[in-house]
Amino acid sequence: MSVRTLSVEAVSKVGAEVTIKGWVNARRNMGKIVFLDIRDRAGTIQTVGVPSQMTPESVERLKEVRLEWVLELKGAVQERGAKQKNPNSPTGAVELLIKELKVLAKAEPLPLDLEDEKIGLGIHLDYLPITLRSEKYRALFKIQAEIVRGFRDYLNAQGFTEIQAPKIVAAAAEGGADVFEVKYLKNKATLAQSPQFYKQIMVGVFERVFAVGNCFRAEQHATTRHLNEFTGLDLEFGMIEDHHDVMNLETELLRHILNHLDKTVSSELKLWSYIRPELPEKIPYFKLREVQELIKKETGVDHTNEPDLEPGEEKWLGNYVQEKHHSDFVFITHYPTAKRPMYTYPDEADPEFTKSFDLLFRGVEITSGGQRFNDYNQLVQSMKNKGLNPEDFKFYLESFQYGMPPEGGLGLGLERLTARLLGVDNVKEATLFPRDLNRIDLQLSPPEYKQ
RNA sequence: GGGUCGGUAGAUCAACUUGGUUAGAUCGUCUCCCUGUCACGGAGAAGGUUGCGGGUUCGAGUCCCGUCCGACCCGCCA
Repeated sequence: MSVRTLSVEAVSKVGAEVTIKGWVNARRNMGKIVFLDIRDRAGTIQTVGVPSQMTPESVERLKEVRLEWVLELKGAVQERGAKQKNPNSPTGAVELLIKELKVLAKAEPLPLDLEDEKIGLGIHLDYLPITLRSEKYRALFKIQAEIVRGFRDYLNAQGFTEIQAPKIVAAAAEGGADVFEVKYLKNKATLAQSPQFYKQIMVGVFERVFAVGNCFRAEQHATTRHLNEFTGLDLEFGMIEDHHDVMNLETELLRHILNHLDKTVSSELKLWSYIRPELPEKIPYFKLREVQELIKKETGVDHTNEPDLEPGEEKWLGNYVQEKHHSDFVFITHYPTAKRPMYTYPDEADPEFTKSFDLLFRGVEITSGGQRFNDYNQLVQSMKNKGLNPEDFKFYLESFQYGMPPEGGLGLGLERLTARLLGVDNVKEATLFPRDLNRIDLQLSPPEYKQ
């Protein structure tokens, strides 16, 4: 009989003869007897090697075993003595008495301590293939996977259809300069900075759509919240009244995700400094100019003519709404029309400003969204106002020529959401394999490779 | 792209302020001891061209210049 998982249920059958396979998570050599903590996808269990109970070959093999070796162990599950139970482990009441030990893979000595909290970010990133094995990082990326699942579950339940947006796109993009060129293709192509055009086109097909996918930004930034490749959680839907429909949807979407995390990864959340975010019935929202007036009134800093908030002001506002409104989230609406992309819908009452919004979570921007132009002629005019040539966007414009309902949507940064949720300072720590200016899997020019 | 701080064993740091003999500590690694540990414990050992290049000096980890690398801040954004 073979146990295929170290889940509590599977290893708790005292007396059962089982075979388990896993990595050596810890090794405690007491001289004659040796304890090995074995880890697999579902958990860990203590195993104990007593020479008199093992085959002679297994006794010899056990002496060689080190951390991260992969073993196949055959033995009997036994209840531990009263003084030997470990209340800190879910499998702490039992252990496996080893009879046979087979080595499936050896491992070199580790270059660092996997559970050491003080490893520098640069070293952590250089050794990701092994540092990701630590309990904390396994938990982090399990949580991230459940955020994505929560996103999908909620939107599917609301009648959204998941789409796969292309990542190789035509050169004429939303913004302009900040894209990676794809030189291989004859017609000039770039990597997509977002699925924006394609999710809008697909509103004309499915009415409600969402996409989970990589977004590429060719920007020379070096901050704790930027990446050259990140995961966009995007959605777009038709038949809306205005941007408030999008904001309300995001509020309920976030509520679902938080509840989902409580249900699925509560023990993983405890490994990080997770404080459940305060999410009121209605997330407070302010117009950009209102926030700037507020900042002027409260702090004396006059930025009432700036087109956006500075990162320091975003942090200030995050604290402010936390205290005054008991919310870790705040929407800022009505960014200047001049600063927003050409598809952004202006407020009819004040066309200098848009029916767009950003969502700040604990002082960091995690979402941009809003209502979009759905009228073909207005959209073409907006392109011209921005100095863009509608000819370059013919393909995109087809969907607006042939019947596009009032629509809007948003994009949510998965890594930023994860980082803020868990109290992680640098977004790269919340990214499985972060890409930035100087690093793709390793430093691009490590000192030892020079010359 | 602009700015700030930093780079010393495999990891995390000390020595730098005020230049001075053999650059220390903890964890890890290796060897030995240990039958109830769970961050096991005990004894011992190995491990460094102080990122790299140049300069000042009788003497540089320490001071100066250059260079590479990293972290952070700004612009921009999710």
